[in-house]
Amino acid sequence: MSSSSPTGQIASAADIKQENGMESASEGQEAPREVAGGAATGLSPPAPASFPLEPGDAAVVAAAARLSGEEGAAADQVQLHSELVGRHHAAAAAQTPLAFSPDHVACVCEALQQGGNLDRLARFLWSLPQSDLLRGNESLLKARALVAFHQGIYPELYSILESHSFESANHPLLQQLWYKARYTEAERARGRPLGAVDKYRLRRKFPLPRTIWDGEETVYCFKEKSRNALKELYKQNRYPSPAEKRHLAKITGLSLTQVSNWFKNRRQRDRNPSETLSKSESDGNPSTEDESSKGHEDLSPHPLSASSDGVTNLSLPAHMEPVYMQQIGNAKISLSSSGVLLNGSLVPASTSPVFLNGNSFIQGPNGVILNGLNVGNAQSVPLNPPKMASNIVSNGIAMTDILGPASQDVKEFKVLQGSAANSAAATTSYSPSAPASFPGLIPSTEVKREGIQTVASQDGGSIVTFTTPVQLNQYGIVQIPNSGTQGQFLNGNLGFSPLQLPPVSVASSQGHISVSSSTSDGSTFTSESTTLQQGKVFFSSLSPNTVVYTVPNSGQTVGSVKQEGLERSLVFSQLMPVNQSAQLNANLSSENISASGLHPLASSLVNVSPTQNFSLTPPTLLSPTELNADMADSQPMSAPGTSKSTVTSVSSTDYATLQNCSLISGQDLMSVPLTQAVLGEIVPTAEDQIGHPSPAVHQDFVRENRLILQAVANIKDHFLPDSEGKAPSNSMMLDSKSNYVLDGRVEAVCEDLGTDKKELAKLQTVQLDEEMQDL
DNA sequence: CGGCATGATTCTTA
DNA sequence: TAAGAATCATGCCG
Repeated sequence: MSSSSPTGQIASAADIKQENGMESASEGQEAPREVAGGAATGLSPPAPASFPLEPGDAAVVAAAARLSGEEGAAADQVQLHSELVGRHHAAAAAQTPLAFSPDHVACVCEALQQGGNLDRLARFLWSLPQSDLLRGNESLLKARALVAFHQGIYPELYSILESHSFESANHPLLQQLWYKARYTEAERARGRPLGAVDKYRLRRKFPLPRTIWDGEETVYCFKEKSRNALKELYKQNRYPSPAEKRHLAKITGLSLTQVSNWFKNRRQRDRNPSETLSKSESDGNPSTEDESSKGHEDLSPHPLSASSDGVTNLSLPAHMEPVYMQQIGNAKISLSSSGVLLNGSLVPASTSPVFLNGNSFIQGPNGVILNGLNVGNAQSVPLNPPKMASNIVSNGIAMTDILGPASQDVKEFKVLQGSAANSAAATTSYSPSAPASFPGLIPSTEVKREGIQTVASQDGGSIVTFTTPVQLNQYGIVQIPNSGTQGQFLNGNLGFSPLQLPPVSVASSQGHISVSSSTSDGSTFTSESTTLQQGKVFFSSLSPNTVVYTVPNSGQTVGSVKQEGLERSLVFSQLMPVNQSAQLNANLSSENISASGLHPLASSLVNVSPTQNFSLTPPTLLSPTELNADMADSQPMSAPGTSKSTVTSVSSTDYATLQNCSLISGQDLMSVPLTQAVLGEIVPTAEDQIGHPSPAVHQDFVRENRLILQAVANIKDHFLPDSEGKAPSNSMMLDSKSNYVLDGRVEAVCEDLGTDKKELAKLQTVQLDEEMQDL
């Protein structure tokens, strides 16, 4: 999985795709993200406004999902699709110009590619009409290239590759096609297998065309840019925290394993300079020097909390208000109302708390929570009155995304980083030596302003105001007193990072909790009007981009949502305890998920998988009005056997992921239009969701994103562990690779939280955007 | 072809 | 579970 050997054999398109895409997505792309365990449907970018599936979309998606599952089934589906397409074109000729859009055909192509059935793909392409609309479609071109390669028609392959500038997401695949074709040609000419050197020479002789290569130099499998980013972080911290590694992996396009290996190798080779004395470390990488110059503590692993950091620059305005700060970790710390814990040091505090933790920076005139996990070692986020004067809760990650690239903002950000030492900083034990910015981790181009606007647009009371002392329990959990304060949790990746806000009495008898998250692209959803009678709010996160929040209700219902910000996608997984009360029991039959109706959304969360019988419904069966209606009104639709407030998510055993992507990636299993219905049910519990049955979902979110129920193989790796491998009762197979099942019982998250302290300790960032009035 | 650089893997240890 | 140590496999280059 982590092999990056470029010399792998090209067995099939699926193989290639898997090798390239699984963990090494190109950075900064809108490329479809592939998620482990998911199937690849690879819709080419759909029209932004096409969230309500167009006629045929569902069928195609379902077919693609199906196709990517079992190959046997794929064949049938392909056949069916070919007929379908043909039929549709025939009808189109008589009626509309082209009701079956190129995207649909492209989707089928992608599905066939994923299935590795190039013969069928070739036939499919062959049967397509030479429509101009279809001709320029990238997926089709890619398919043609694959077919050309498969059939050994290399000149045509080269021609295709050179004639069209492909999306970077397709580069890895096409690059391998290019090279492999060259190798094969040479092998045929020479009559013997090529050695590594031969291949190397061929690569030099036939460099990749820029149409399938971004020009980024790749040495030893790693791009120079990636290596630089690694070096940058290494310079500052030889032992990055898992969160940092994840972020690094994300921005470099490398896998987490690769990042870890890199650091491991790096440390080892720095440790034994004798072996690599003549090392080209003279390339300017002062890692070795850093090592010697670093304090001893820097040379030892930092467990989670110390992550990287230690270096947090604080830049607080003069009128800074009391601040609560805490270093990450499991520290059993109790904060009193009159104290501020800043990286281990207590400083006086007063009423308007500010949380600072880890490498995060928090500050705000009226209460700002900033938390920046992944931004690197030295991170300080200045909150200047004009910009974030009030009520902002954000985290570092978000900040990188939120703080507008508006060079202005970025500049300000960095500048203030440099000027780290202010009152607050002076009173703390933070090391002010922190380097300013971490360019590699904060690409200004990725920074977006929308997020901040969203956040800043909130007004009213302090975002987070805890009049009563905040306490940390023995698990390092922050307990927020119930005494009502008016607080708004705003966020776009907000986080009580290492802090967790667990079984606390946050919500009062009646609270409105809306949760929204801003993705890097500014997409936002908000589920509002959630009334919690007696809520306990868990805010924690697993990773910088991961959020887990649970909103237990009277101890009966617990929901947790995981959000993974993948470049341009969100992943939500939700857990609901279905044990005793069994009030959350999604019983979604395959029919419900059939492409035609998409009704299953009536029940909050659904899990879908290719193995499920997604009926490949002909377009005629897909009533546009019906589909659109699903989107139009947010009223939850009832699905057989499901209750309105049902939330079910399951992974290979218990959990599932609900993913929202702006693009349907190659592995998206199914796209469901009922965003509102789904999201709306994330927070509320069955009984308390009264009067607000249809939480509003941010229109942008709805419009620009597709909600995708996606099975993720290793959810447990990112989520609470499944302590007791359960046998699903109402099991619903969701994926050919991962058995996602609907389990009748899901252990209460509270219990999980209680028993999985270690996991809790990893929770770091919470993404909340919303108001909690009347707490 | 050989040497070095570098990523990946395996095993051990804490 | 992650780090360290040793080692392997491969890329790169003279």
